[in-house]
Amino acid sequence: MFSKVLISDDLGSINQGVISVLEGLGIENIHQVQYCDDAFLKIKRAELDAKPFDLFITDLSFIKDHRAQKFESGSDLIKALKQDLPNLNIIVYSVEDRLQKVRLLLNEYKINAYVCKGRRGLIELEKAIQFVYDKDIFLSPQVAQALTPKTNLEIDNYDIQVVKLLSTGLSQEEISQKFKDNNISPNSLSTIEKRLNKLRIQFKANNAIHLVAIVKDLGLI
Amino acid sequence: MFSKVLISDDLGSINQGVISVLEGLGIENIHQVQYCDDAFLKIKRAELDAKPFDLFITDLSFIKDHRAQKFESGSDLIKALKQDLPNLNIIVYSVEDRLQKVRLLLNEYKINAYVCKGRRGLIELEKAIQFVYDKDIFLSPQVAQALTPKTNLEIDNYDIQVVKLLSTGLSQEEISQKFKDNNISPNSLSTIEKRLNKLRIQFKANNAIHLVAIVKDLGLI
DNA sequence: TACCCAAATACGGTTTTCCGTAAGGTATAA
DNA sequence: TTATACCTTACGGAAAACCGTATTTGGGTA
Repeated sequence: MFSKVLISDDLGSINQGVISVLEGLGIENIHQVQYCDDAFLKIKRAELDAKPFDLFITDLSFIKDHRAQKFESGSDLIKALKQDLPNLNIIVYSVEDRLQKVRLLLNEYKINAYVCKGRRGLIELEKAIQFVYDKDIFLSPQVAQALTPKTNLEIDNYDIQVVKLLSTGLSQEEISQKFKDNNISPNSLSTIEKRLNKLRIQFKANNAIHLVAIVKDLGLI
Repeated sequence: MFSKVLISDDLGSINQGVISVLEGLGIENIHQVQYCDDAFLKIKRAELDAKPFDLFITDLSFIKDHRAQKFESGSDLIKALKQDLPNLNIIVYSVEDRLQKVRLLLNEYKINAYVCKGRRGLIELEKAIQFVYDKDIFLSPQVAQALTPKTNLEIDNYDIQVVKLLSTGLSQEEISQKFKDNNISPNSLSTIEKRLNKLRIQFKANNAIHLVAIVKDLGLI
């Protein structure tokens, strides 16, 4: 297990919870800070002292106060850290659950885990630590889809509905009209076309007929 | 089983085969003729004598010879007989297999069975006799479709093939080309269109997509 | 507030489908 | 033989689908 860990969160109570998790894992050398700049300095110093941290757990948002900071957010800090220390293990522990954000941290900054604060936050954090230690990437369930490069590649109920109506003999124009009548949005002919085009690509169908045949075989309609 | 049967065929050898079938069925009172006019006279006479035939088996085509005939074909004879004796059971035993002919005899002249001469002719004839005795109509397999009023309403393998190719994403133009490459005829784009149009009407489909969906649901492709 | 991004919408051009009509060819019927 | 019916093929116009691009809109962010 990791031996030297740094925790960075502006709220002390949260740090405390994280510390208890680490202790539960048998980690004794635990440090904590409440400012990004402090985290940066501590990590650099440890590096210079040849006693580096092997795990860094950090929040993303830090409330501004009287102290002027060089790094205003966890993201900025991570960006800087990864340039100097690409091998440092980093776990983000944040309330933020927007996929774009997670994807950015994951793909550009190469963080090792992203845990969402929440009811199950500490449980997931423990699991994340275990994962990272095993060289795996961990994501909380609510942001797990961030791993798939393009979320919009998924087929939703709207897509299914369009294909289903198509298979009952309605033209794309008629489907558009039906959606307008039933206050279903989006409903423009253009959007119907776009959706079907997306589905054709996904299912490698040559045309709408082929698409319906494939989707029927898959039992989706 | 029938008790008194008349057989009419210009070829004696064929009559002999039919007789053996009748005998196999336990029928003893068997009469045969080789001219239509003779058949007509025999039947009328038996009627007058109050010893009527209860089954008449006849060919359709009779070779002309020196004897002048009132009835030149089995069809003419049947037409005349059914006017006088609507209840007489008639089985046609002929090489002819054109559906229009069979349909005419069936619908207009109300014959009870139509058996095609062929390798399995006598076997089918025996079955036909049994059917007619049970008040059922019998048709040899190769003319069985004559019962359905419109033959062109049927879907054949060609139709299935077109719809199947359509469901795999080929355009009508591509299907036409594929047929040309594989020497399958007909293969013009126009014919493909016509066929699909016919199928759309039959299956009450609004368009090609709808057609494919319906045919897939029916399990035809 | 202003800005940004992504989704929704609009639009124009090309291809394919849809549909009616007509010409050619073949086999049956009169 | 001619006439007739049916099938195949060809053609042309209208409708729908297909495809790229541009504009608008609405929700979230700085």
